Amino acid sequence: MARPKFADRDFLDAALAIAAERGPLAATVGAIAERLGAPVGSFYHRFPSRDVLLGELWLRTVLDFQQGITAALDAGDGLRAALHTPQWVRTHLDEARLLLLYNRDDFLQGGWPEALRDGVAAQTRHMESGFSRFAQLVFGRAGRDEIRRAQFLLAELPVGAVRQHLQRREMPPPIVDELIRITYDAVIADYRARQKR
Amino acid sequence: MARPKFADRDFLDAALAIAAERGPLAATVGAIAERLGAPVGSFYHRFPSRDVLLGELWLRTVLDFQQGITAALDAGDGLRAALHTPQWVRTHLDEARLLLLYNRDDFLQGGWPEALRDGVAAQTRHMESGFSRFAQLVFGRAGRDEIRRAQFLLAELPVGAVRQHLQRREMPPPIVDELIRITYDAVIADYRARQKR
DNA sequence: TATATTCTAGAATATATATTCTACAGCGAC
DNA sequence: GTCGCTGTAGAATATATATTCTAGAATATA
Repeated sequence: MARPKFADRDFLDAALAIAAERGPLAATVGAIAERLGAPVGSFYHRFPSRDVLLGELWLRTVLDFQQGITAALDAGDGLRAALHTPQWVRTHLDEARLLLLYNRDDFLQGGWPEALRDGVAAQTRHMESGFSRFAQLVFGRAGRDEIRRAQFLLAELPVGAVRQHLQRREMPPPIVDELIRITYDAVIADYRARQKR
Repeated sequence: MARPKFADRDFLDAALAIAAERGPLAATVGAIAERLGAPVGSFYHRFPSRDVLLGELWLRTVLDFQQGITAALDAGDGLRAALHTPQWVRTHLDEARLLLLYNRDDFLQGGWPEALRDGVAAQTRHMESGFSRFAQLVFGRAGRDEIRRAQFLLAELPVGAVRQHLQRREMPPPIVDELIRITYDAVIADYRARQKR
């Protein structure tokens, strides 16, 4: 062995900080290395390419994010799952900017590196199963319509409500949770009313 | 005079097509010129820089988009204003991808070119006044809370509900309008109920 | 201690892209 | 018809960035 001055983690963190500050495009290999005081050689000693680094960063972030939603679903608490987004954003501003302000593939130069394909596919499946579970939980059924509503309540709504605050790098105010709650109740009530007819 | 083979418009359209297809990053000067069969010299004969072209493209698109919302507000129809987004998206898939899938400054290399600053500022003001007008219209008041709700109903909600379809390059299905309607009614009803207390 | 291994270090290279430059062609004004 | 303007045409240039390469240092293990 030799004397590692930097860990994989350090590069990921540096990249996160830069991406959160100036966008994923600014997270160049040079910028990352410079921020860390490391030579680019050390970067390439750990990561085969910039895309792999950014891909890993995205994966690690999304997994952390989803954990809270999964936990809420495990506990059978749909509303908590929907409110997890503003909660998580408040404690993970940088990560949230990376995850919620940019499209999944937008920071990859090329496509997803082979090495990460499986991880991304697993993540996608996990997310989809989350929607199904949510639909089953609050609607008692997971058909096309129920899943579409689940996507709305669990993802589109909370992310939408939080975006403008992320853009301004500020913590989402309580009104955000309030709006999510109101909408959550309304969509479920509407579904049930529709069932009766 | 000479014989213009290309118009400003042609470059803007070519850039739009490329950006909608492969993202704004792919809209390089080379790619735009190639798609048009024009030499890059002609590009720079018309636009001082790539940023100016992309900025103008964004402005022209957002103005077109906002027009419908403004019209609905003029007619005193708040719901129509909220539903304008899915409507417009259906008839302007490419433009919508450009406008709603990326952040305003994300395709500009540098900041906004001096020449466009005023236009962007005016656009921002116009958007803010739209929120105020909406708040006044449906809440009868345009305080902090009312404006925040207006932003939610007019922008975050519709854009959020439409995003996944844009990503898949497909037209938003009717359920999208349905979800917007449900939420619209619920948020307004909640506001009124809160007033009573 | 000798040696292989793991890293640091940063220069060299390749490539993509924006931007500039030079040459020339059509067309109206004179 | 010639001059000058507006554009076309595309080669040349500059720069940013990813990636590779060469050198050498530190440590574990034999």
